[in-house]
Amino acid sequence: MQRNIKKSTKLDILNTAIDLFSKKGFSSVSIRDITRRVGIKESSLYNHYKSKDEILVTIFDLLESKFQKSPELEERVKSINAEYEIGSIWMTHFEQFKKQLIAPQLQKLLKILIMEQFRNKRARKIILTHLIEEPVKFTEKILKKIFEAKHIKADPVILAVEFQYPLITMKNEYILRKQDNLDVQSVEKKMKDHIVFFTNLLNIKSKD
Amino acid sequence: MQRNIKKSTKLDILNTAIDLFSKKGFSSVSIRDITRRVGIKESSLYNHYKSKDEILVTIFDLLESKFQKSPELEERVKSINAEYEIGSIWMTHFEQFKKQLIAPQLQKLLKILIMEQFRNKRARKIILTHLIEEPVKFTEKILKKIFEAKHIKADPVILAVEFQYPLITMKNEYILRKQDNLDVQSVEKKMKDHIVFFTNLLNIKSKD
DNA sequence: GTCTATAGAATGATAGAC
DNA sequence: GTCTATCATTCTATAGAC
Repeated sequence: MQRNIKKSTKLDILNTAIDLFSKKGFSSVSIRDITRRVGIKESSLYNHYKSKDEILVTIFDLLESKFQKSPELEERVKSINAEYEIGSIWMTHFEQFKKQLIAPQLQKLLKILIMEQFRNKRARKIILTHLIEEPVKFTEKILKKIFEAKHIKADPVILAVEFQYPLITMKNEYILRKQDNLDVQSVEKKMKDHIVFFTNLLNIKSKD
Repeated sequence: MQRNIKKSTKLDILNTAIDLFSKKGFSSVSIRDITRRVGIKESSLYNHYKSKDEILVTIFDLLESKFQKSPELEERVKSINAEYEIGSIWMTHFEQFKKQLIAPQLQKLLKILIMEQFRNKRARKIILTHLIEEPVKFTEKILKKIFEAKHIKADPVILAVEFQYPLITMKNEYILRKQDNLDVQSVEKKMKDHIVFFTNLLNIKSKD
């Protein structure tokens, strides 16, 4: 199986482009830069992608495919009932969140997104939809179920924002500090503190 | 006074650069692009800035000068005492925050910062220091004074993060939605909801 | 699918006249 | 401090041989 050793050139180009774009930004990376690292001539690239822009489009396609919702997550929401321990769901949420944050390719893709967001409408759309609105909507759904099961009177819409928005800033802070090898433990602590804080908040509300 | 009519060419160049950089990103804007809009030849620009990079450095200098702390803010913190009404300080904070958010030049400067953050260490430093750490530290100081005056037992460090981090995400969301003429009222509502939520939180704590 | 060769435009920056 | 003229690179992309 030669495919296991060499992979396809097309994939090589894509991965190299992702790496370089994430470091220098789309417009600062030339076709030359990419093909030099892949080990082919510039003209060969055009056999796989018809333009530099098409590479970027492919990257956004890849990004969107990464945000497809997993049906198991939906299953987990359905299983929430009155016996549910509030703390546990956030901690598993947190573990998954951290795993995602550490994944090197996703980090690169997020950097590209962030750098392109003001030049590229699709990048803006992906950020608004998949990095902001969807996590909030998902949290909203969970909170609504918990509140109904436990007869808590609180607004799931506002609380979902209170839960997710700090995490979004922390995610950005994490990526930023990582780049200069600054300590990220402080950010991880902030994340944990936030989740504990939020869990306590729900427990207080449920006692009212 | 001719200076009132024409201003200096150097300032023209800077403002044009800020506008173009904020729209297309530093590396996608050429010296030609800038000088064409200013109405001078390319070579003339080098009489004011010795390179394209020097323009970017000047922009970061300008940005940092905008983040100099005003002494009147420090005065306001000192005036906090037991009679202080908790809600009022956040609402004035919010009004100032909103005013800052709407200022067109600051919005452009923030966009440049965001786009350059992974290529430029100074941009990262400015974001971490002036957009994240300083607002949190400032809020921490206020909360500490309030808690001492009102004998509230709560952690100002954690609560300062809970207050500021959502606002940071909302600020980014605001800028992003504005760019496509999406409604920003929903974001303004989120900001207000967050501040009301946080104020109520402090009031609950003070009753414990 | 890879290469050589090259087109044609755009880039940042400089020299030197006025 | 502005201009004309120009340089040396670099850029994306194409034509056509193998």
